[in-house]
Amino acid sequence: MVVDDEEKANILNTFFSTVFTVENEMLGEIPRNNENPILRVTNLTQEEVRNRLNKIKIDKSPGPDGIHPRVLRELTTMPTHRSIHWFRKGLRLHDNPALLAAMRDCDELHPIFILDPWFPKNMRVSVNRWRFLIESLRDLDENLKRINSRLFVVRGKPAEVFPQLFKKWKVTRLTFEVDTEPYSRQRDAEVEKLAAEHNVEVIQKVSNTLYDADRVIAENNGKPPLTYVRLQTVLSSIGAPKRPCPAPTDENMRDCRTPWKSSYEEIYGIPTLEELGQDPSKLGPHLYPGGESEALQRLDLHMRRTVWVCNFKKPDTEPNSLTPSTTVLSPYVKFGCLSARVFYWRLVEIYRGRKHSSPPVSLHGQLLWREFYYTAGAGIPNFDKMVGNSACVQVDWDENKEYLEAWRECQLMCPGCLVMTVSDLPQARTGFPFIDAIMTQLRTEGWIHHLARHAVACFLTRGDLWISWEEGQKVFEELLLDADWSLNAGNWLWLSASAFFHRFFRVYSPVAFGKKTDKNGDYIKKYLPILRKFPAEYIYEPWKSPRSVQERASCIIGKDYPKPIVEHETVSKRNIQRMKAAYARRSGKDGPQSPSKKKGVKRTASVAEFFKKK
DNA sequence: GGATATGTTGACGGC
DNA sequence: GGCCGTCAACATATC
Repeated sequence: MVVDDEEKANILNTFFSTVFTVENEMLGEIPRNNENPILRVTNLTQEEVRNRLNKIKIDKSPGPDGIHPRVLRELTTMPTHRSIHWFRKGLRLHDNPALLAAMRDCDELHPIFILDPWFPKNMRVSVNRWRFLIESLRDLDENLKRINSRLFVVRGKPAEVFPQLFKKWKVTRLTFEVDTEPYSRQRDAEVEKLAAEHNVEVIQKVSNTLYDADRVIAENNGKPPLTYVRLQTVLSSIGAPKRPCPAPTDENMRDCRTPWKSSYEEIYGIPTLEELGQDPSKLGPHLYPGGESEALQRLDLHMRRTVWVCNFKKPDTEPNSLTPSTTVLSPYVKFGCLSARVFYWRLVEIYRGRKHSSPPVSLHGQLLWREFYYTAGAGIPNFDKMVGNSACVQVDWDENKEYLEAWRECQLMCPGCLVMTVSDLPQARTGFPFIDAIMTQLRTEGWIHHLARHAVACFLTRGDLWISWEEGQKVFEELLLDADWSLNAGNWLWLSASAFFHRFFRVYSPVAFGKKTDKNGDYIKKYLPILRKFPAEYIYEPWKSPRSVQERASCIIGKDYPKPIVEHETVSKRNIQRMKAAYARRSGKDGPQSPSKKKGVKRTASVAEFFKKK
């Protein structure tokens, strides 16, 4: 729609003289939809109209004939912006409100991604996940090309990079998606300050999660919900998640250009694994290519299975199927290649008019678990640590390097490691085939089923090895393609019965649990070929097999494959008692359930009384 | 403020 | 194969 300035003025005049009674009260009356003449004609959002009107401090009385010349001028003059949209997570064009905000009234757009040295310094990232990131960036660049733009990959610390870019590109506006992780918050606050110093407007939009985590916390009296049911109650008071916004098209870029020169490929190109100091020969099989395009295809593929989607119950899916029994959309959601809101509303469409499963076990339920942990991570200080974490039971975990290595290191002869020689590989392992197979799949493929994560996490912590969940957290952080700070910490807290989940006497058996869905042990044989000749009877407990069976299987336990490092029946019983003691200490003298809490209650009561008396 | 219901997904034995 | 009770007994939310 092309509207010239005169026509624009006429439309606005009509609107103001009939509806608009001056004063800021009228802003609340501006309808949000496209039928609103102000929004339609000016191409501004309600928020932007509000900002502009606030800026000029319009006076109370309308001019002659109900015309407000200053208002008109302010709203019809299209300021031109030079925007940076900063991609961090949210590596996508669809449902990216901050990117759309960057494009509004913009004549020069620089979409950037920053290779921030903080990450490799402070976070372990496997070569598999680097590959996923690179592919996602490459796909993002391709998708930007389609709308006549490009991705600039900038190398350096954000706080040092931005002042240079602001000057170099004469930037007036910076947009990005809200991120609630501790480092992100600190980094973004710093960048916001720098932007202010350079007169750069900052626009932040919530689009990583279904809901604004800070709002959820506020609605729950300033505390993140500690149970799923509580979260659901709070969310139902807020209402359904916002609908996703459409991907920008070349129409959005009509009056806007991205200045790209061929020489920029050198400076701002997509990095290679080598540039990132990664060894491509260590890559596992290429099962889950990164990127928005792949994410949307994968979503389509799974959402076509209407019956499967409607019947989906997470606990009924198999941790040890030979191909994933769930969608494996998690890496795509983690990097923001797929919008959680798009996923959510797609499910709404499929569920409509059909009988379907419900949270917490349904696919909607899975997205809500993500909200649960994001909210907890946003609202609980030291969420990824035991000490200083108010939600976390303080447990006297052991330090046991030998056990930890046995759990975390790669099994010999794993499919992704066949090129390596025995001496290249750490030789430690737990001796429980189910546990070792899962850890092998994790290390080589970068994804394991949620219940498989339960099995190995319980084994490392409260079940068998009595090693701190923080150690497991580090290993998952490195190896999982979908490693997401809040979800990783939250799930480790859960599995170790340190927070959210407290029935610590329910322990996963490293033998029995896998048998339920894979009697023959095909999963074990796939990831631990050394055990492939064992009969089903002994595949979960090869150490119990007679010598003759081991010889026939060409695998002597204790020589070719280790004996179990612990006796599960013994240590799990002992560990339950240790957990019991840790919980007793918590409710005894130094936990939140203790006298200090009682004091808090009293204090609240006295404050209430104080106000009553007044 | 004490009692009660509930909590995504345990293992095991018996029917 | 599915359902049930037992094992031993946790925290949180709600009334």
